[in-house]
Parts: sequence; structure tokens; C-alpha cells
Amino acid sequence: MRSTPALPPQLAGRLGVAVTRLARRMRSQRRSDALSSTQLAALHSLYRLGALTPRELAVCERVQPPTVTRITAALEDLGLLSRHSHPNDRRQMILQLTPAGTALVAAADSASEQWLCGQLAMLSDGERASLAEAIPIMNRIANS
Amino acid sequence: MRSTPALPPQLAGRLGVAVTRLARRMRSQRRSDALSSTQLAALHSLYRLGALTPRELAVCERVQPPTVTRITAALEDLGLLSRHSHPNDRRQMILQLTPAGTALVAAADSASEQWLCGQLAMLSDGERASLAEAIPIMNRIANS
DNA sequence: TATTGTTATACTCTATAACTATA
DNA sequence: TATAGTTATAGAGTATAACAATA
Repeated sequence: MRSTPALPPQLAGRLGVAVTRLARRMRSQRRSDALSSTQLAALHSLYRLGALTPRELAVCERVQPPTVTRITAALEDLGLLSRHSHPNDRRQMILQLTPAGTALVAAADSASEQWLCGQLAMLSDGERASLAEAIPIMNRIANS
Repeated sequence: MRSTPALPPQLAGRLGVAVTRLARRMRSQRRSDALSSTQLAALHSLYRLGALTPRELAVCERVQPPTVTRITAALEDLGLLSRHSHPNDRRQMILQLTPAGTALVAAADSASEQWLCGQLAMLSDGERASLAEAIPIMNRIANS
């Protein structure tokens, strides 16, 4: 006997496969000079939440601190975010989008998002609405 | 001027971030002895489509042939799939789930799916329905 | 000569462990 | 002593290039 909920049938398996495939496709779609999915996700968090410390960004993205170091170093090199010392605690840093970083997020102006925009444009309004409904639910699961 | 469709606003960005985060979370949730997302996706394809050659599986999963070699070697070691020579063309192999592999897929009996099942159990019926609606749309985008 | 699959190799992403600076 | 961030290192996962066997 198994006590899984299982309405609709196989939902976990199908969701896992769909997310895996779409994530892989987005990554492969990315041009070599473009931002990675994780870099893009970090920019989105900073766009949504404003300035954060590396630690806060790590919690928010559910990655470890060294990963944040790498991601933010690359984004700083690209001029998309700035790193300042915390005024009261010199151990901490403050990460913040530059105008260029803000513009990039606001315009969905990255290679993988351009591709995704094109795909979404070919869907019906109803299909786009279905995706829009699913997004916060997926985020909730990812953050739980 | 930009000619993106953009209903609902920022949909591409939000979808990309949600998929990235959920894929990462599922991967980190996985126990060290468990199957990877890609291995699981391969099992699901063989479950759905029956026997395939490595080439066919590569096309279906949108990965390159060497990746299929690695994935299937691991799954064969675990006794989840079998590899036979093609009867007419000795260059080709036939990949097919074993009874153990079939049972694993049918039962969603893997660590990451167990975790995902638990998360899905905490959602409302309406939320599960929203996810179920979004899954085929994500698959369509991933395969386009 | 073209195709299937494998082996060799390299790159990206992410983690853990060890280190430095500050509190 | 505890905490923030970085550096060093290792392990997945996947790709491209080169190779072997077969058509």
C-alpha cells in the first residue's frame, strides 16, 4: 500500500520531466556569450527585491554562498550589477542592479528569454494564461 | 520599438526563472544514490514510447549521443533497462525498460519524485489542476 | 562514403571545505 | 568565538571531436 495523493495520475513524474526538459532546452538555446539561467534568475531577484547581500541572495536563490560569488563576479564584469561595502558592517557587501542590469531584466533582453518570448508568442492566449497560473505554484514548490 | 507579444507582462522572464529554480531544487533534493533528472526523463520516454535506439532517445530527449551513452550505461548497471543488438543493423542498439524499470516509472518510485509528490500533496486541487494544464504546454515548448 | 554508437576530452554549474577579514 | 564572503577543489552533467564498426 502506498499513500500518495495522485490526483491527477503521475503528476509528479510528468512535472519533473517537463521541468527538466524545458530547463535543458533553455540552456541549450542560450548563445555562448549570453547569460546563464542562474545569472538571469539572480538578476530577476535583485530586480524584484532591490539591493541584497550575497548571503540574502543565496537564500533567495537556494544556492550556496560560493555560487553567489561566482555568479555576481560575472555579472559585475558585465556591468549589470554593482558591489558596495555595507556601511555598518565591513564584512558584508551590497549587491544592486546597475541601470544596464535593470534595463536588461525589464526588457527580457537576453538570448534565452528572446527565444522563450518567441515560443510564447506562438501559443494561444489560453495557453499563456495556463503558464502564468502555474508559475507562482512552481515557485512555491521550489522555495518550500 | 520592440515587437514582443507580452501578454501577460514579463511572462518569458518569470517562466524562465521558475523553471530554473524548480529544476535546481529538484536536483538538490535528490539523494546521492538516486537517479538524476535526466536518467528519470529517459526512463519516462522509454516507458511512453517503448523500445528506442540511442539515436532516437537522443532526439527525443534533445541531448547528444554521447550523453545517451552515459545515461543508458548507468541505467543498465542499475538493471532498469536492457540493451540488445538490432536484428537487421548491427550498428544499432535497442534500448528497452526491464520490468524493474517499468515498475519504477509506474510507481513514481524515485527519490526526487517522492519529494515532488509530497510537495504536490500540499497543494489544492485547483493548483494541481493548473500544473497539470501547464505540463503539456511546457513539453511543447521544450520540443519545438 | 555515410551512419551508429562509443571513447576521449573539456566546459559549465554547483557543492563542500578551508581560509581571511570583521564583528 | 561567530559570521560574511572568497578561494580551492571536486563532482555532476553535457557538449564537441575523434574513433571503430557496420551499412
